[in-house]
Amino acid sequence: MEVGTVITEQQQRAARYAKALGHPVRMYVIELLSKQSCCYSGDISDELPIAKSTLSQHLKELKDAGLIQGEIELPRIKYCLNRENWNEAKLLFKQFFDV
Amino acid sequence: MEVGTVITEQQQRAARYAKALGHPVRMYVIELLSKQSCCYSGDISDELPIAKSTLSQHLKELKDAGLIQGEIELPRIKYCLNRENWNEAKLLFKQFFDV
DNA sequence: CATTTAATTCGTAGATTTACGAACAAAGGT
DNA sequence: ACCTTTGTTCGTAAATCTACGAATTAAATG
Repeated sequence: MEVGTVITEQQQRAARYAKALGHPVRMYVIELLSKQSCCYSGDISDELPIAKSTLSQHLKELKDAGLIQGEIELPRIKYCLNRENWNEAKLLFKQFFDV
Repeated sequence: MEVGTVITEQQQRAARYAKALGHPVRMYVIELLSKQSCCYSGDISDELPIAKSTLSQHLKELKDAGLIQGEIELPRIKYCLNRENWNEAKLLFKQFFDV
């Protein structure tokens, strides 16, 4: 029996988003991006006491989960929420908590 | 500089809940419990194709995160949502997504 | 063409997660 | 007393996560 036959696609997607949000730094980044539309890696790096490379990894995780996207704006990279997926996450969590 | 001086208490708590929800099995369990008030470990074990010990670990994580609580009802254990923390999580995520 | 800037990728180490089966615990039934 | 039922805990292995500094990339600038 496959796990995927019992656990719905929605549950799996919600879990994927939850996992991406499951670290204080990533929660901070997403909340920042949901307030102001975009920001640069350096802006975050200035605020948080972690190595740039560590931040980069967290950003990559958020990107892999589909919650953010980066746009090259040399010499920097502008990060924004991926609105489409953000809305999906929002909906999934709304349904999840309201059931 | 401490991470805790930049990242709010709320963000850290939200991240903690998100992390607990960041696995399909745990998402499934919580959704089950939010629909029907309580259930037994065996009920879940019958549905999901994972070892009982694995399920037990997931339940422990949810318990440690404060999302569920177990009540002994021998020979079984009745698991229910921890309503207080569930409501907190609900609120945190609501605020998080609505910002 | 070398330098500077901004950020990623690489290499690595330690911690945590996920999973399983075997062993164990606790109470009720035989 | 022993067996059954229901779950947990233990031991273990593989995978993933978190973090850092060093090395690298890529384009603009001097």
